[in-house]
Amino acid sequence: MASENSVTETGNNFVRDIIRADLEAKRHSEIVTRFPPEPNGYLHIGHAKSICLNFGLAQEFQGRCHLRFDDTNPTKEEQEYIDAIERDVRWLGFDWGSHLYYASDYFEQIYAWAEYLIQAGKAYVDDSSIEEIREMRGSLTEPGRNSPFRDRSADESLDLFRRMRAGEFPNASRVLRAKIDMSAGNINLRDPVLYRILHAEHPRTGTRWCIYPTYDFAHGQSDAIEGITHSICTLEFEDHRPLYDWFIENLPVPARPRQYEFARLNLDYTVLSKRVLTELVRQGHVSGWNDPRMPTLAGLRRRGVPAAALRDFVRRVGVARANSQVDVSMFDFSIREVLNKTALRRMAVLRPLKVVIENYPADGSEDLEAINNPDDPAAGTRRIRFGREIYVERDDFMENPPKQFFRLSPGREVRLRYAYFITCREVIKDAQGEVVELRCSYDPETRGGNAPDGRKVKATLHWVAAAESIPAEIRLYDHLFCRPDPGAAGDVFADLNPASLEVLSGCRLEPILAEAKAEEPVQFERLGYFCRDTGSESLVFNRTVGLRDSYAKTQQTV
RNA sequence: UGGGGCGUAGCCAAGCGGUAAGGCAGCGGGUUUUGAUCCCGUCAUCCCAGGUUCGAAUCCUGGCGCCCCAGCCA
Repeated sequence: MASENSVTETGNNFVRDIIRADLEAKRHSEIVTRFPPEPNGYLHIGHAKSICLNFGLAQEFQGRCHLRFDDTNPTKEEQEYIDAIERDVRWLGFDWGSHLYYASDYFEQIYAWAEYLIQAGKAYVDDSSIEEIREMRGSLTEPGRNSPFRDRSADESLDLFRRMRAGEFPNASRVLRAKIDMSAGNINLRDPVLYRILHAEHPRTGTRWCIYPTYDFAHGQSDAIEGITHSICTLEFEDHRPLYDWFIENLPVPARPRQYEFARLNLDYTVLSKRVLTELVRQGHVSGWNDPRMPTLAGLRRRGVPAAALRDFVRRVGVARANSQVDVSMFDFSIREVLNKTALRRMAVLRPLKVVIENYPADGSEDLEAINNPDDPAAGTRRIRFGREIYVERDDFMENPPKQFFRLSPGREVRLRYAYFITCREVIKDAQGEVVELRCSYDPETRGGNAPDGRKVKATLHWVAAAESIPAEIRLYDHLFCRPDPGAAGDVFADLNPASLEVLSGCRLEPILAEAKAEEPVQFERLGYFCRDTGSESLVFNRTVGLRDSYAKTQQTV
């Protein structure tokens, strides 16, 4: 049973089965997971899957989930990213309590373990160059060869390693390697690098260190230090598991964590590669990490996607070991699902077409009552102003309509939502023949939207009063990329959708929208879900997602 | 001619030897002052081929296909 007020729900999956079995077998008294981002970019929807899984599992089994920054590479990591990641995880709805950690907190311990391996004859300092190491590693089909430095004494390695730490050597001049098996089929076992020299300032440890452990030498040990029971990561780390286990088994670590892998999320028309996302920002293809077209949590948030929708989506997608590519319609569904229940309804006209109601009093106007959310009576009602001159959507009028079109056209009667039935009497065009105004009549008997004589209309249009409505800019977003598998043909950037952003100015909104707050979802009736843009001085709205539109669908096939 | 995974409907995904859950999309219909929502209905024999079994998506054998790995990235 999915409870709406719970963010625990992770759905059924194999990791959960494993945890359940472990708990039943009393292998752990408590389960501890962790979300371990590297602070070298912003979190995206793929990370949301991992966050929901890790935090969700911890909540479900009453354990805990740590937020641990995997900050072992100072050349790529920044404080800005650390701050953004914390903000985004919190926004998504999760709380790590006091369990905020950094792999860099463990540098001293990890270093000590490196010396331990050297002394045990299981690690050595290699003076080979990057190229030599690569060359000696062999290939996918050929075994590697031992480094000429592999058999030097533990004492010599220890001395060299201490001098590496002391800063005696330049970058890339030496590394510390584990002594495992250069002929292993699994390349990760061919004497992996444990430490490299990096004279770089670290966002946390400053210049205290000039050697840094690699991911492989830091991750599992960090898990052990924190007492992580289930270290959940993505499939590409599967080959690293034997190495993860090797360190756990060969080091006097305080616990025995286990690594489990699941398939990362892939979404149609979306890129979830940090490298590419960073480039999009750096090259200015988007306005920043929080550009509403970005799949980042910051971008989605600015676009108006609620955290609850992300959680719902992730739950629906599930967790498995098979690579998959999820259809965006599933994400759109989750967004609408949440927004339909929460967004206040408003009226806004994106492309205004003036309508003059000829038989309405010239200086008259009146207030009508409109419902804020038909699915939530508690949301109440509001007054909307009606007058002789209004705006309707240009798309809601056609001079020569096809059979399927039942909105406004010459001679046809339609309903103005919450107002009156109107009938189009005359079409006014400019010199170029473009329709610039409609002259209509209204039926005073239909106030509120119902005809006493019971006659029906086939369409209800949204509208705003010309005089009282306020102007605004509205930004419509489309996929950032124009093919479902960006980059599959070569250059990802060549697949950028040139029409991913459409800016509409001169839109007209009902006045109450002037008070809208960023991130507060509203539904512009018959159009979609929108939210006010963050950071814009003037009135700007972003379209989060459109409403389902079965009419548009029929038009595509005709 | 290396190692590690995966293969159930257009897209996700349950299933763990007993006769194919669920969701998204699609299609058909009903309700409707949003062509929205909501509600009904419809939509697969499980990569292929053998085998074991009373019975197989589930077990065995052999194929085929796809993904990951040769950073001093994570």
